[in-house]
Amino acid sequence: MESIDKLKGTFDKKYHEAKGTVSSAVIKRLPRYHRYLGDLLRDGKLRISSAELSELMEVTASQIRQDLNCFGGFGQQGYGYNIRYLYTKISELLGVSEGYNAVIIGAGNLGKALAATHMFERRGVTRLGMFDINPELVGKKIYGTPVYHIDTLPDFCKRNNVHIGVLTVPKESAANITDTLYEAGVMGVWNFANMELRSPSPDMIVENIHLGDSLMTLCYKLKSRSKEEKPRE
Amino acid sequence: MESIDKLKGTFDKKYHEAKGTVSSAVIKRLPRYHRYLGDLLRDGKLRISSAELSELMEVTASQIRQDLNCFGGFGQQGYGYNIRYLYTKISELLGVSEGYNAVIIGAGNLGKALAATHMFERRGVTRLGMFDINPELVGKKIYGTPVYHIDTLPDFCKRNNVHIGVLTVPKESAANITDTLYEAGVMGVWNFANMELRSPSPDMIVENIHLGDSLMTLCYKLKSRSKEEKPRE
DNA sequence: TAGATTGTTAATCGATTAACAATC
DNA sequence: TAGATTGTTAATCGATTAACAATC
Repeated sequence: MESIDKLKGTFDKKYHEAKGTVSSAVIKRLPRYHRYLGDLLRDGKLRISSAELSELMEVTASQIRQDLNCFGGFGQQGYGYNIRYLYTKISELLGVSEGYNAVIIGAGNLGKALAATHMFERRGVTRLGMFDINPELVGKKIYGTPVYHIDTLPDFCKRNNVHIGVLTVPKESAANITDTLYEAGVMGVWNFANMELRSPSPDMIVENIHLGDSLMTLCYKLKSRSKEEKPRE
Repeated sequence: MESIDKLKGTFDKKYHEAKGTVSSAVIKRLPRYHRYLGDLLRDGKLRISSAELSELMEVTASQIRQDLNCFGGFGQQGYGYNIRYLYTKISELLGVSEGYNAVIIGAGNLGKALAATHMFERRGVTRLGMFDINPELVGKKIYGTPVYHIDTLPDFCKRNNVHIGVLTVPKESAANITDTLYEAGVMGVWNFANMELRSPSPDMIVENIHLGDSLMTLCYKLKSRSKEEKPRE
């Protein structure tokens, strides 16, 4: 009986892993590991121990080992982690090799800024096009990305297997466009519209960016900092 | 003896609050409360209970009451919260009325995009200027914000009581500019350079933005989602 | 083999939720 | 007063850290 329980335990764990039910705290840390390992790789470093990485990243070595072990034993006792191997594994976890396609909706300042970066390519995401209502922009290219009319969005998404829609439109149109995207089979939305976008279906993943929140946090910290310094009255 | 302990307890708590040592989990939620309350205010709503707000924000009512009480009793039993009052209080906490001044360093695409928004004004932060090396931009205005040469940055900061530097420069120059800012008395940095900026001093607050991390998280979730749907083999 | 460092379990810490007495 | 809802304490839950046996 005991051995069956043991087996079941193991099974449960593996099942869990396969299902990807990893705590969101861990998931949010993965991109950071990815960045640091990428840098180390570029520096030509071959191996690293959790202790060394812990110093670099200013987190505990324990946390690093715990985090990585949610996905499998990527290290080797007595040696540490092979940087190239670990980087590859984390890249895979993060979907870099899934060949995701993205479109940017809204060719305003922010849309342009995003189009100008290598943010997408660098993470294995292909920018297929930008969409806008402004007829002056349609037909042009912005940093190599063609601009199409927003009316052609649903068709384009269906035909080109678009996975991700990047929303840099005014908040008034965000919800409608999201529905359109969902109906056209797009399953991920990266939302820069200044509002909390809710997913129209549990199938669709919505990632909201709130830059303003970060600015406010900075101000809060600035304020508490100066408060602290005030001489005790 | 017991009563002294009790008093001490109370004192400790108040001291804690005054010092602003509130858990960072709570602090990160403040801007979100601020946004929702702002919307409610605009909608002309006067009062709200934690239960109602909880439904709106999709968090527990318990958490809302717990969070708000880190800063004081903003509500009233049997009534709920006065929206205008609560909004004002949270605004104050977040430093909206501190009159912070900001400069944007780097007048590239992202710098322009930030200059185009009302992100700063809306949060009580004044944009005093932008700085760049490009002589073609110097002297111009971008969405009403004058562009200066980067060499004049330290002087400008000292003379104009600049609190926040927004970094939209290539990552190579980020660390140097941060040191310059610190020496010129700027105590907050909002860093969009694609790297982990470390504060040169515990006095200086650095807020790092990593848009790419958010994109990766989206991809991870997209990937796990499709995995889940695969028929069990 | 001895030394190093992981993978993993157990202990600790902190954050969230539930419950309810205080009070408007 | 009775009803509603907060402020706050206690219980639960989850995440982080510490410790160490497994193993390269």
